[in-house]
Amino acid sequence: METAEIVKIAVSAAPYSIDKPYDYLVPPELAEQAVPGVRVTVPFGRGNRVSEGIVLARTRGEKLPGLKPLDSLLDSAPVLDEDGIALALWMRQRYFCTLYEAVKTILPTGLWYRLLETWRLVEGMDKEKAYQIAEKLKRAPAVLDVLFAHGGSADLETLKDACGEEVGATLKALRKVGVVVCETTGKRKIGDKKRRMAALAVPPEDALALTEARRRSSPARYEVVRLLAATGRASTADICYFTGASTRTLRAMEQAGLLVFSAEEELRLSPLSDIEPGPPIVLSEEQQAAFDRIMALTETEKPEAVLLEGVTGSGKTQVYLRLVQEILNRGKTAMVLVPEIILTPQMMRKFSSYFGNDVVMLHSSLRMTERYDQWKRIRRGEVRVVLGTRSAIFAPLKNLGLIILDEEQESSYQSENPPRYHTRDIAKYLCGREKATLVLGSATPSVETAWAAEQGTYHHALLRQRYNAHALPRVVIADLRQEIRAGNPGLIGEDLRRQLELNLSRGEQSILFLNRRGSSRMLLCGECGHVPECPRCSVAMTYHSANGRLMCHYCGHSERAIDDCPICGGIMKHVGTGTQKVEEELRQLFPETGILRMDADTAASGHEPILRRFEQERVPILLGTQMVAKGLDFENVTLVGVLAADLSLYVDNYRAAERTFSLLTQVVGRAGRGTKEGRAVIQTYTPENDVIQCAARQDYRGFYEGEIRMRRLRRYPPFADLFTLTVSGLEEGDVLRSAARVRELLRQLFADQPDTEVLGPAPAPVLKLNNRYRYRLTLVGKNDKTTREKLSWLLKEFANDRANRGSNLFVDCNTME
DNA sequence: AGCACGCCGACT
DNA sequence: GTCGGCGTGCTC
Repeated sequence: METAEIVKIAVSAAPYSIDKPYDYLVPPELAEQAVPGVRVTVPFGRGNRVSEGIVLARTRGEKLPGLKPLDSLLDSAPVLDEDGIALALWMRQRYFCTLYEAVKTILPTGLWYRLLETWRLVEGMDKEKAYQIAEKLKRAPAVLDVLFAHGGSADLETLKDACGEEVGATLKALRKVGVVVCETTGKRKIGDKKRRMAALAVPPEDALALTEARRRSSPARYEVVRLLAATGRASTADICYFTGASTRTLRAMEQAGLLVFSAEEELRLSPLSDIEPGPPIVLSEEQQAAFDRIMALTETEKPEAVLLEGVTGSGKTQVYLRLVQEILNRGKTAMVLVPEIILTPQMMRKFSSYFGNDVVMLHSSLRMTERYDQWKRIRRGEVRVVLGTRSAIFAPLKNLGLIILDEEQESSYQSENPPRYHTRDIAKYLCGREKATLVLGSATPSVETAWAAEQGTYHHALLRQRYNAHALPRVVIADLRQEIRAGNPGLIGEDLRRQLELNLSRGEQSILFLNRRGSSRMLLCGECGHVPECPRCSVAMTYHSANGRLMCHYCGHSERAIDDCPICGGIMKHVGTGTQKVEEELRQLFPETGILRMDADTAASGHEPILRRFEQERVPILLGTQMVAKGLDFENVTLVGVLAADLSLYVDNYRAAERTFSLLTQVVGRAGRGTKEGRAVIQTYTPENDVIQCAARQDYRGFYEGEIRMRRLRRYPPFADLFTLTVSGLEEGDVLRSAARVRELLRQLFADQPDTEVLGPAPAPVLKLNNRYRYRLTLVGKNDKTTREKLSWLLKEFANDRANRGSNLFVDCNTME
């Protein structure tokens, strides 16, 4: 048996249904560098189209005739180590994605490659001959025209622009008859930045002697040598700057054997701002107890997760800082993850002041170059603390001792594009692997986390006292139904208007919060606040104007929309209000008053300018969506108004109550952060609703007790896992038929598990997205190995069934949205 | 998914 | 006769 060097490759061109390690031969010239973790290009499929891949393993094996050799290497050194590959494998089975998709998710975007096809004329082919052969092929002469216009070679993009999308077929035909060839090269999103360095090629004394003698004719040379004799090595840019020499001079000196050039990597990092080292951290008794508790865990053989539950203002950040300090003292590294909106400058400043150069901030406003260069620093072990948002979880920190997830209930921890990983899951995996401690911090934990803490799956540390010992704001729940009865259909009710007037007269500021998300197409009784719910899912139904029906987006239940309330006979109204409309109403009520608006529309220009104006110019009213609810901390804000608390309560998602409670609690906490007392007005159509009542009291326990009871009853997480199977496609009929087949398969697959339940198909919350119709099924079960394997099989079966051509299927579990 | 091969019908 | 439609099967 003849043997050869063989590598197992995860190929990017392989879709999920055929994703597996593919064997390739290692050509002798690549033998050195084709090691696990290195990305490569390989020929794949019958047409041998070039695809990206990553080496998973290397073996010596039988040289089977079918094996193809590797094309080329994309990396000179591994971009993932063994642990990184193991993580990708774990993500693959957990999120139903291909291995290469997982790899791409783990790597920073700056490291991604784009494959570029360059088409050119075959060597030695002349123009006439090319046209002669091309004449027989349809559209080929036109393609040749374009090729010649570009000097005989052009990349696929250019050709497509000039000749249309179908140019690919013509090019292949031309290749077949030997007129053109194709070369594929990998292009990185960004490159490594190099700086040209110069050093003396001869001993300094000799160089000085040589140049001093000719100082008169070439003074610049002498200056350069003097500089380098003193510094040893310097960048060419610096040398030119300090000596006035030109790059030409330097090149001449190199040729004369005086200088040697070398390339040195340069990191593109934003300069550290001057921040004073923080004073020693003093913890309150309660904070110290939590800190001790968590530190004790880090000592154990198998550290577990701990929920750090602390009301707003209880000083969780102080505990985080101490924990990180202590972990560093023990020679380990730490990760601190924050949701997008929370990463305020305050938090960054605090961490810089305590950890200086040891900490790296990875957030969304970082330039890709800096993000990538920071990644390099982390990988080299130059960094001991990473503070960042969702994707920072993939920072290649070694020797990890601690991961902190702040505000762990936030939905921004889940990726919005596939693979839709949840940062908490990845963190758990990493902590398990590294025997590190996981701290989940929150004022309003997700119900799953609170349940795990209650069951003893997680440890539990509690911070009850508000650090600055401020009283909670005085909260008024205002009944919007009264307003409608009183003939005021607007969104600023009597209570809120009076409070606003009071604040205006006192020169104090107010924040108004409109939770617009999910406000679309819901039906609500203007008299009694009744919202039609699905009889089997306990979620609000969505109004479909196309057929005038109400539908449940979980199970697909549908019923005719009614005009009159079935409870009180009042008139049902459609709800959906934007901030612009509220702004108009405010301007009518308070014509002379400055109003700032902050929402998705104004987000483009950035929030910071708006917030700065609000703080510095003391604009009386700030109106906004989600983003005003979180983390804002202004002395002079004494009033917070929630315009319609129900809007987020009745979205068709089982997390609606949890999200609403969390939002209301946070937004109410915005009032009275300074010395003055804070007030809050929560406007609602359903003042008796438990979630709203609990939020007004800042009563997490009360909310949790009610919610966990409901979850148990309805078999929602944590009592079951909800898998969402989404079928999408261009033709609605095809999608529905495919969805029906999925349902049938699910029924067969889980027939042996009576504890699972299949719901749907139902239209996705946004039925048509990017021209594709989407229907979804829900599987209520347990996210265990068996279930995942069954679903993985189903995904492959679906893709292999020709009846499903044109349709697509993907699976998510316990999604936040 | 993306591609080539092969088997049919509609044409120069 | 040949071009090109789509159905079928495979991807180291």
